[in-house]
Amino acid sequence: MRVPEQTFSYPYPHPAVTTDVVVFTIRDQRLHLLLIRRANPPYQGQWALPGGFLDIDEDIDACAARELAEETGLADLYLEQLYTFGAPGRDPRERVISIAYYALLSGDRVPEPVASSDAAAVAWLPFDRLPDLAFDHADIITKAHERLVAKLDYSSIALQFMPELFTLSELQAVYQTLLNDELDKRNFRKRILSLDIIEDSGEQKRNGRHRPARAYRARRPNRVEILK
Amino acid sequence: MRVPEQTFSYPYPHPAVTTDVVVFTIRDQRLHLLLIRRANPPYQGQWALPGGFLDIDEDIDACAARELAEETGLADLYLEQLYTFGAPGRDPRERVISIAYYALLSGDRVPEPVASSDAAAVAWLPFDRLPDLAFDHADIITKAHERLVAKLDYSSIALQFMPELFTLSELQAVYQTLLNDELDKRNFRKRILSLDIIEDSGEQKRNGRHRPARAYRARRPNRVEILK
DNA sequence: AACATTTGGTGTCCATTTTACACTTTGTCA
DNA sequence: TGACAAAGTGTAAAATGGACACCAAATGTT
Repeated sequence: MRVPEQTFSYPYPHPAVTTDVVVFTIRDQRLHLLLIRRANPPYQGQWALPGGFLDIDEDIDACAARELAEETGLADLYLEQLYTFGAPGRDPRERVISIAYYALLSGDRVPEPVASSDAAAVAWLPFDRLPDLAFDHADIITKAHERLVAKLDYSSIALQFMPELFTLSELQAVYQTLLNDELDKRNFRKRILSLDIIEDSGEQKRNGRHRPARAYRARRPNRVEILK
Repeated sequence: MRVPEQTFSYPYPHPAVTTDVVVFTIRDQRLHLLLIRRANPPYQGQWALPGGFLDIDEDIDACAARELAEETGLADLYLEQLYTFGAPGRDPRERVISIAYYALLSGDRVPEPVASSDAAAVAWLPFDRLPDLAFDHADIITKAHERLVAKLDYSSIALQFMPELFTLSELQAVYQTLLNDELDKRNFRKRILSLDIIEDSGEQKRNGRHRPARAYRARRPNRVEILK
């Protein structure tokens, strides 16, 4: 807990610095975001991105990870710095510079999130039906989504949405959800397999009441690789 | 001038926030960076990126543009936010978060820069022969260069290096400098002309003691377009 | 005036990549 | 054992990308 016992003074005014994190996952073939309902003013009761103030000796990436863990219980997920937002007036309390991140969570790791001291509620909301959001968080989400979709094309980022073992159909469904478009099954398989980013696990995986499929795994699950 | 007449106090410690700008241009077929020699500690006398502290009511982009203008006299150039650097200890004075930008300047607008109060000297230094730099500015430059080269492939960013009227050979030379590679003249022309980002000006342009070339201009000179 | 020099400007062919497209296989379940 | 549902597979046509060489036009020199 941050307990003020003194004040901190500077010869010039300093802004506050926060991190905010856009967490994406795919649930039931739909893109979802992790949002919190704010427990405190400003924007009390409104939905917002998880995030919070940078500790004075804390690395920026660590701050994003910490705030995410504190407010949502999530850890060990792909986290990438997105952009820094700092329009004067974006926070009514004081000047706040927000270093925005985005994170991806595989479908099998989606917890039912629980409330914390800063968050009256935490929930996964569908990306295409977002409520009004606090601050400029809608802008941050737009930018995160653009980056995510752009990276689909030239990186292995989609694998971050997958569980350890997954089928090609499941991976294709993820691409289709993100691109909001249908892909040809044969062409998709040909392309993905040619990229050398996944390997046959030897296992099979059953999804419905029908023939099971080969299960694949990411060759380098902790890397997001730039392709070609 | 920033003149402290009072102090500014907060219940929690606040970092300082700065912007730093990596300005690229191409001069004599070589990539150059605009650097300043620091007039004051820390790193006094060392080369560094132009930049400085964010005013408390100032937009971040505006801060980058203002610092650039103040320290180097440059204005009206392509400026894009790059990444935010904030490792604890990167500035020995206090915790400093630097929002890095990069900027591109067309070859015909390269001024002989002059010193200012913060900069004992300002100079264009060749990218492939940089001296030791202050702070983590070498890391910032590396990231800016990666971004620039990546954008060559899928955007019209190279046009930001061109004067209003330019020849295809000049444009090709810019690509070759940035990619550090030779390109085939016919294939280059075919590709560029197919992109619909430049148009024939009707003028001619003479560069040496030989046949003049058609002069082209950017169709949308103030836009950096994402291609396909 | 003609010639040497220098860069401007142009097209085709081949290899590779991308796209369109449909049927058989395999396991499940009733 | 038959109905169902998704898994898995190949080919041909089109588009793209890369390699490659010569003539044209202007300058400057003799």
